[in-house]
Amino acid sequence: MGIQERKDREKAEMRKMILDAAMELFVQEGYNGVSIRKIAKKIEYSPGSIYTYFEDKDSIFYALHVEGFEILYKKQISSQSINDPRERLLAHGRAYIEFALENQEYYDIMFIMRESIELICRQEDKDSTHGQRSYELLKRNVSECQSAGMFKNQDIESVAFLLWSIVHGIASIIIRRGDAMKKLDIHDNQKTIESALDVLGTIIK
Amino acid sequence: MGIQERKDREKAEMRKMILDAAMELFVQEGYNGVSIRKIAKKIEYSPGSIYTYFEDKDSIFYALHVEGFEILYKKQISSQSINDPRERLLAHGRAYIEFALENQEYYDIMFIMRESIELICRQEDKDSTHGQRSYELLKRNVSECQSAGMFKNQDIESVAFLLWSIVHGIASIIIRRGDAMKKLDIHDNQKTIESALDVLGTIIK
DNA sequence: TTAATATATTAACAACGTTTAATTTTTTAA
DNA sequence: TTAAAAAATTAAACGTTGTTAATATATTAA
Repeated sequence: MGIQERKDREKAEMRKMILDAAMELFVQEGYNGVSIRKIAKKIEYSPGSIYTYFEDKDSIFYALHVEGFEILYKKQISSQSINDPRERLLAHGRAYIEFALENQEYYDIMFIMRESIELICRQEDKDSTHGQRSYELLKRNVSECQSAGMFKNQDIESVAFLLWSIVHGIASIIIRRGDAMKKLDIHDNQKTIESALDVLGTIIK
Repeated sequence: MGIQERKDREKAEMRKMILDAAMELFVQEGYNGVSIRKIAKKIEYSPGSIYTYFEDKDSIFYALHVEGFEILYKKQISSQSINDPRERLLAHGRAYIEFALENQEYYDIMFIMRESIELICRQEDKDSTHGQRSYELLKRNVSECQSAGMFKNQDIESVAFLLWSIVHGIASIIIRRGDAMKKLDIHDNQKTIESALDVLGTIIK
């Protein structure tokens, strides 16, 4: 059995090499910069070898997308030690935005890019959504806020969706239009986020 | 002068043909489905001809992006006949989301897609942002809401950015993850938007 | 060692964006 | 109307791309 284990380990290592190379190229040169051939050159294998480990190029992005959701979920979990429901919910949102800005490339693949999301929809018919866990966590937080007297006369689904929209909106605008924002008199992203979250904090009652 | 005018008209018509073909392919087959060669075939010209009218493929997407901002701005303007500042601001947001969902492909090119936005940043160094007008309108609305007693102790920039984030978040989640949303118990998009805007309405004081 | 299996490579395919030179079409001037 | 100039169009080529089928090379089990 030792042999099989070693082979599995090697296979996993090779997959990781491919994913790391893909992410590096993606960060450096964008989606178009990621080609099977460039990945192959980077890891010093022939292009054909990649296909022993991944079905196609999209599958590589899908694997990165799964990695991203793993990171996000861990980050969100670790932000949930706060007792007060309102503060916990705000920390949850803050963790989401923090993840997005600290891992812009992952966030891009997970929530913005067209190419990867088309594949996600295909894949997600088979197994369950990787983002589902995170969304369940959000709904639980909203529910517990409601138990504490917030969001009166509103259903959990709507509030959760709105809150997700808000943090996704903030994150994706900064990721995609960060440069253009200076034109709109938005100069300090970090400060802008803080202010936006402040405003959000005062309006959420 | 008649000749020059006719030539300009013909040039514009050809450009429009190219853009229409590009948009049609984009709607049908996504970004990868839009190739210079396919556009050329659709309008029954050789691939090389396209380059008489557009510098490169990205320029075609940039032109579509400009078209989109034109449509958005007109839609937003026509939503501004309401007197009450708060209602006017909400109508402004509603118009934004409506535009996004009725013109998902334009919205994609304008605010979500990586490829076009990279070019936008390049181009926008030269002339002024096409989205700037729309954003100015938003800020004016926020400002007038503030004059009417809303958004106390908050600066206009932060509120405007947050509001933009919210409507962009709602729109882009639905456009990109519309399919996946059923997994999250979000079944009726229109109803979801209405609820989210309702929540927003009660939250904005 | 040998047969079977898994992995790696090479070479090829069709499609891509773009550029060049050649060619056709249109416009201008005589 | 005709010759020269300009503009528009084309075909052909270059270097990419994702992917695959045939081939070669290791690795494993007998």
